[in-house]
Amino acid sequence: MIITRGVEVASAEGLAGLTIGRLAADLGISKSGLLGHFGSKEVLQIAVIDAAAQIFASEVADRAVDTAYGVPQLPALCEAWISYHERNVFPGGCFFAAAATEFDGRVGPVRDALVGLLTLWRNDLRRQIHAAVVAAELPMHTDPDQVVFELIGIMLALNHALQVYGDSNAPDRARQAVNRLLSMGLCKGIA
Amino acid sequence: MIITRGVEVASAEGLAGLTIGRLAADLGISKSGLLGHFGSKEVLQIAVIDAAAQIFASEVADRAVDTAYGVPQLPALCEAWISYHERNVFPGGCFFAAAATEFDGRVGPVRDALVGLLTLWRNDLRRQIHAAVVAAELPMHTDPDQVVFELIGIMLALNHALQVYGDSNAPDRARQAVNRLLSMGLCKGIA
DNA sequence: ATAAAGAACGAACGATCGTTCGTTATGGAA
DNA sequence: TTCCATAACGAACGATCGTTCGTTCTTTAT
Repeated sequence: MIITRGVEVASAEGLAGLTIGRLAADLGISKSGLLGHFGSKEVLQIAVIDAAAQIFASEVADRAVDTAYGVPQLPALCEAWISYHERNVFPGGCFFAAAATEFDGRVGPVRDALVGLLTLWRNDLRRQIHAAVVAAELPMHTDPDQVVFELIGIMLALNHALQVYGDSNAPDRARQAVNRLLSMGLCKGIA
Repeated sequence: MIITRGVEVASAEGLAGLTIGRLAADLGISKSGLLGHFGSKEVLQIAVIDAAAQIFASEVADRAVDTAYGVPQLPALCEAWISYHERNVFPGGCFFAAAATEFDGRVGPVRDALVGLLTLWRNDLRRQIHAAVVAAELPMHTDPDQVVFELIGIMLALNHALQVYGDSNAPDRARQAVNRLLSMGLCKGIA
């Protein structure tokens, strides 16, 4: 319950805005009682990050593996990813986009945990892209890392447009960008 | 001098990490003496944001207007924008990428100032893209807002890759993505 | 030279931060 | 029922936050 509320607060106000006192007041318990479960704020932050990762996995990755066997997963994965933003799974926008920006200039276990999870997701993506290349759904000699780079950019742009401008057209713009990225078979390959 | 140092600190540790005491200690002056110039932290934050905007303008926009007359500015603008990330103009990565993420969930004059500046830049971009369409350097019926969306995504991805992973290949990945985005004349248009 | 104006200062304010301590209540195992 | 680990608590800690106040010092103008 503490972690659930922590994920909400952290996604809306940042992992730094997740203060012990604020969280305890929200839940109607004492600061010391809350901290007793974790020992330090850092441990709490990491627990919140791990919980957010589970939510992300169930709301994005798990949605794409439901596709029928043999159907390419990459488009489904992208659509799930876009839909994850559209559905406002986290009240303050993508938890990891915000957390990565907040902690990219720091050092310590919190940043390490964050980077570790981001790397896992990156690897998932690259694997999917590689599989798409093998299945000839993407041009041969496609550089998976380049596609990963551009996909992340599309999703960051989507999150940015939604959170800063409240642009309800942004999801469709993201779909269009993904379409263009994934259906380049008719154009030249992307090195 | 206060603002100069403030921009550095804010870009490295966020606009919230820009505390009066910290800034005063860095400069060897007193908190009250520092605050006397602004009146409140909010005013200081906005002053810092405006200063960052000036730096951004001189390091990105002004670099592209130097191109000879008649030469399309859009590619030069994109290259200047990528180079701005590559040169680490701000010690903590793109000031506005960080600030926008930090303040997108809040309300008040600081967020308003930020959104205002971002909108100015967006409009600049859209105007350049529109000009490129008129000059037939982009396919007719190109939607400028779609190109703006994707360009912002590329730059956010670049910033992300540099700050989170220290990926020195990221600038070239961004160049590749921009190339693909701006040289779609041979493929189908982008709606 | 003198008066007015503004900058910088030290000190203190209440608030909140993360954390520690000792105590009280609770609930399952013996 | 007794015992013990654990959960929750209130209180307090030192630190730092943004801000205010009154005083000193350095200008600038008269």
